[in-house]
Amino acid sequence: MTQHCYDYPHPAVTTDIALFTIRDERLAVLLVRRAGEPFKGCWALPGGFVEPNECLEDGALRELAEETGVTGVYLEQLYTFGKPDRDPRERIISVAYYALAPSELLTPVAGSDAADVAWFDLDALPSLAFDHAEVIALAQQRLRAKLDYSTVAFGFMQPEFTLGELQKVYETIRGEALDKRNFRKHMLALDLLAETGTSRRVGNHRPAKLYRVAHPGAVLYIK
Amino acid sequence: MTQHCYDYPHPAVTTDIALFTIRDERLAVLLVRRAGEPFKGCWALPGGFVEPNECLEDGALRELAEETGVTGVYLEQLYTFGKPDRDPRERIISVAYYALAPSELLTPVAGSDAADVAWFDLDALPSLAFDHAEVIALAQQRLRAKLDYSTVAFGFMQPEFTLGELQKVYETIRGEALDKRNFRKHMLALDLLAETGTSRRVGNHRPAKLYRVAHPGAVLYIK
DNA sequence: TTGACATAGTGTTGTTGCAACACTATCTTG
DNA sequence: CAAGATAGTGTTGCAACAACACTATGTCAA
Repeated sequence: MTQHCYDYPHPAVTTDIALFTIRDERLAVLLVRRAGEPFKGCWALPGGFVEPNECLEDGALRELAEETGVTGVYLEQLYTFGKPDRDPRERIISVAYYALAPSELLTPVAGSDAADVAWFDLDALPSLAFDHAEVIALAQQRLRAKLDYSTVAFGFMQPEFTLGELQKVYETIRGEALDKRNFRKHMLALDLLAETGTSRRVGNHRPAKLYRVAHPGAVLYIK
Repeated sequence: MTQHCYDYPHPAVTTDIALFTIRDERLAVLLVRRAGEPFKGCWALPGGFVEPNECLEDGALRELAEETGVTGVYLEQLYTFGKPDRDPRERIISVAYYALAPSELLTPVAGSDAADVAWFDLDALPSLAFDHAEVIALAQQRLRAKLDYSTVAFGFMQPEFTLGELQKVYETIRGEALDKRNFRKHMLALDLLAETGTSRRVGNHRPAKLYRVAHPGAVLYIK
C-alpha cells in the first residue's frame, strides 16, 4: 500500500451519523456492530473516514449507505468532536451528523464494515463505542430544540401522512401528550400542509385525511 | 523536517475564529492580513492548524492568541467546513468557531503568522480569503438567532455595565430600536442581573446604575 | 443660578397568542 | 345495529407582549 506523507502530523477525519426514526411510538437510533478493532463487537454509530475528494455531507451519506443500506434521508451537521484521545488508534476528529427518516421506508442491512445493523430505542441503548453516547445525547437535544421552531418533524413522515400520525411524532419526541385541537390549529396555520384529497382507512374507525408537505424543501423555519 | 506518513490520505484540520465585538454601535469582526501564501496579503479570519495533542477548542483559543494577542473570550463552535477544494494547497477541513468580547478589553496585536490585525464593521468587509465570507455570514446568523433565546449578548459586556449599554448591544445585533421600558422589564425578569450598588457617570446627564451578571456561567438558556 | 440638554428610570392598557376544554362524525367489527 | 375506535371541529380565559409619555438627575454654558 502506498503511503501518504505530510510535513506536519494530520489527524484522520471521520463522519458519524445518528439516524433517528420513530418505531412503535418510540424514538430510535440506528447502530452498527463494529466488525473490526477497536471496540470490535461493540455497537456504534455508522460512519467512517472522509474520502479525499468528497465533501463532509457526501461522506456521511456514503458511509450511511455503505454500512446500513439506508439512502435518501434528511441530514444535518450536528457538531465536531475532536478530543485528542477519543480514538485509541490515532488522532481522529469526527464530524457528527444527525439524520431523520420514516422507519417504514427503511430496510437497513449490514454492509462491509459492519457485522450487524439494528434499531435501538433511545431509552434502551447498549454500551457504545468511542464517545458515541455523547453524540447521540447531543443529537437528541438538538432534535427536541428544533421541533419548536422548525419543521424537522416532517423528516420522520412518509410522503403522505395524517395529522394524527404527525401529532404522534411530536408527542414522541417531546415525551408528552398534546392537545389535538390546538395541534391541528398550529399545523394548519403554518400553511405548509396540503390535503391530498384522499384519505387513509386503517383500523375500525373513521378514515383520516391525508396530507403532504405543500412546498417541499421550501420553508424550514417557522416564523 | 520529519515526515508524517499514513496508510490513507489525511486531510489537514484547522480552526478559524470569527471574533465579534461592538464598536461605535456597529458589529465588527477581527481579521488578520495573511503573511503567507495562499491569499498572501488578503484579509482572513484568525486560525490555523490543530496541534496533535490539543482539543479543537484549545486550538482555536491558541490560534487566536498567537495571531492577535486576544485571550479570555466567550467561544462556541459554529460549523465545520469541508469542501474538498476550499483551500488550494491541500484538503483542509476547518472547524469554525465564533467568539464574543467587549471591545474595550481588547488590544489586538499582529502575531507571528499575521502581517496585520484589524477590526472591520460587518457591513464593510473587505474581500476575504478562502470561504471566510461564508463563515462570517453564518456566524452572524447564529448570533442573531441566539440573541432571542440565550444570553450570548452578555459576551459583549464588560464586567459591569448599564442597562442602556446592554440595550444598545441588542439593538446593534438586531438592527432595530427596542422599547426601553419593555427591554428593562424583560432583562430584570430573567433574574440574571444584580445591581453593583454603584453607578456610572458619563456625559452631561443622570448617572446610570451599574449591573453585573448575577450567576456567572450559570444560566445560558432562557426558559 | 438657572435654563437647556441628555440620558436614566418608571406603569398601565389593549391586543394577541396560547392553553384548556367536550362533543359529534364516520368507519369497522361482532 | 350497537359498541368501539379514531377523525374532526370552536370557544373562552389567561398570560405574555407591544405600544405608549412623563419625571428624575446629572452636566454644562450663558
